[in-house]
Amino acid sequence: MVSADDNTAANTAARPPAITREALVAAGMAVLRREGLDALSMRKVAAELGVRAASLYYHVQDKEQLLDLLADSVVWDARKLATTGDWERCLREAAHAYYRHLHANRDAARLMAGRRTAGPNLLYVLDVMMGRLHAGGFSDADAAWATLTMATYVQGFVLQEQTPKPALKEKRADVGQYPNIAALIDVLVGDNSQELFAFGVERIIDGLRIRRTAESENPSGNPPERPTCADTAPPPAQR
Amino acid sequence: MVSADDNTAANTAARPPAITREALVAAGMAVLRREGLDALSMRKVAAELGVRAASLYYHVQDKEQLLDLLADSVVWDARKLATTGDWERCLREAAHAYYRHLHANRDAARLMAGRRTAGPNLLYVLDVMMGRLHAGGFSDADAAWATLTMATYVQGFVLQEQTPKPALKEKRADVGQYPNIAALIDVLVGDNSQELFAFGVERIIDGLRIRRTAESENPSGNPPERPTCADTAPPPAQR
DNA sequence: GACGGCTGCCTAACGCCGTTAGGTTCCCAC
DNA sequence: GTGGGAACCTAACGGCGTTAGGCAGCCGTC
Repeated sequence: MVSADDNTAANTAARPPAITREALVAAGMAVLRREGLDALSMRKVAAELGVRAASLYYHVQDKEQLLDLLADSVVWDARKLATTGDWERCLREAAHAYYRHLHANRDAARLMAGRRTAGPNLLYVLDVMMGRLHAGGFSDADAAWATLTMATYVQGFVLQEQTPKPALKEKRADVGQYPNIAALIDVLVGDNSQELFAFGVERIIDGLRIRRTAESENPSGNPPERPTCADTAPPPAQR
Repeated sequence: MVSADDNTAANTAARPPAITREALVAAGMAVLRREGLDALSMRKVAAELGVRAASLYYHVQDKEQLLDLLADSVVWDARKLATTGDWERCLREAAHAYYRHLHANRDAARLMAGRRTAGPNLLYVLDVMMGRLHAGGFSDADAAWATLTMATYVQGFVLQEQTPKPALKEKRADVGQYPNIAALIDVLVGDNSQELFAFGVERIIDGLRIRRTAESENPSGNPPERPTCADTAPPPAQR
């Protein structure tokens, strides 16, 4: 018996690879942090690893797939879900954690907004949130809406926030014809954006709370309470 | 008196230009509709006009600026603001009109999500909406939040909606470990997305309605009612 | 009616990009 | 030792955004 373990193509590596998937993601994040999303190219990520661009295509199918990996790693780092507490607290804390994380990582919001496929880490986070909302008495559709809308809101808010401010400020002068826009720009330019963000989170939660009580009083269509509450699944394969 | 009007550089054109700004936008929209956002290049837009790519730079500073023009033209086509009715109706109808328009134009949501500067048409639409919300008794900050959040919500929703469905459906099989995700994907894949969208709009409006009554009962900080309601400004220079 | 100056296009080219084809090295299994 | 595969390499292709510089045609001025 030469070897008892399975002989898949994965573990018969001739040499320990110099470019692992983690190293690839780390290099991509480094380039992203240093030069921004627009300047992130396969050649630069390869250079970060001391390698030529073509070599990356052995580990990754596409630049698109590399960006997907980066996005999913951002989600993984941003995960901070309250495993205790009701749906409100869970939704609120996840929103704020995601908000802070998008602010902490350069161009993270733009990166996330450009992705079109959900990675495993995102699926995991969404799953936990759905479980919380189910436990709170929301139907499938309502829980799905709540989850997606909150994620969309956070992303969109940071995206708006990171609009180049000089461009807005110079516009502040020549919109005298639009009296209300001036107020809107003042609000945007002001440094109270974090309060504004929190305000929006509370409005969305308010709307959900109304929906929940209305649904439990008048169960039309979907069952208002679910008998079995599928709770948190085991964490995914961390990358 | 040779000429009585002002002698700016704009109207001393030697020849009537073959490439007007409107033609440029029209060509860009044509390429966008035919080939999608990823394939939209300066060379192709130029070819659409029977012209070489370099010539576009006489009319436009950047590809970025061209995309800004396209985005603003999308906004202009999508404007459909109820000039009568209360803030609720105005917000709701604008949201649905924007939703329909993003669906009707290929990659319009991705285009809008990628923009970072607001064009004049967008400013106009935002101004009208802010006026409606002021008339409804909202403060500056609340009106600004409501306007931006609704716009963000619509964009984000369409973006999520246009996630390639096959990728999701194949994922539907291998997420057995995440029981709630299955429900979420079912909701996403289902053809009831328009109802889901409308649901979200109503939740946001619900949250705003609560906020409004709470503010008018307890006027903390901002005045709950504004004495002068700056109403609709004249439409901007349509391009 | 000659003429500088401007508008509005052109050709040519630069450097970067994503991606592919095919070659080379090196280690493990047999 | 030798076959085979993993993991890199070089070289190149076509496309991209953008710039430099040139040239035709029309303007107002003399």
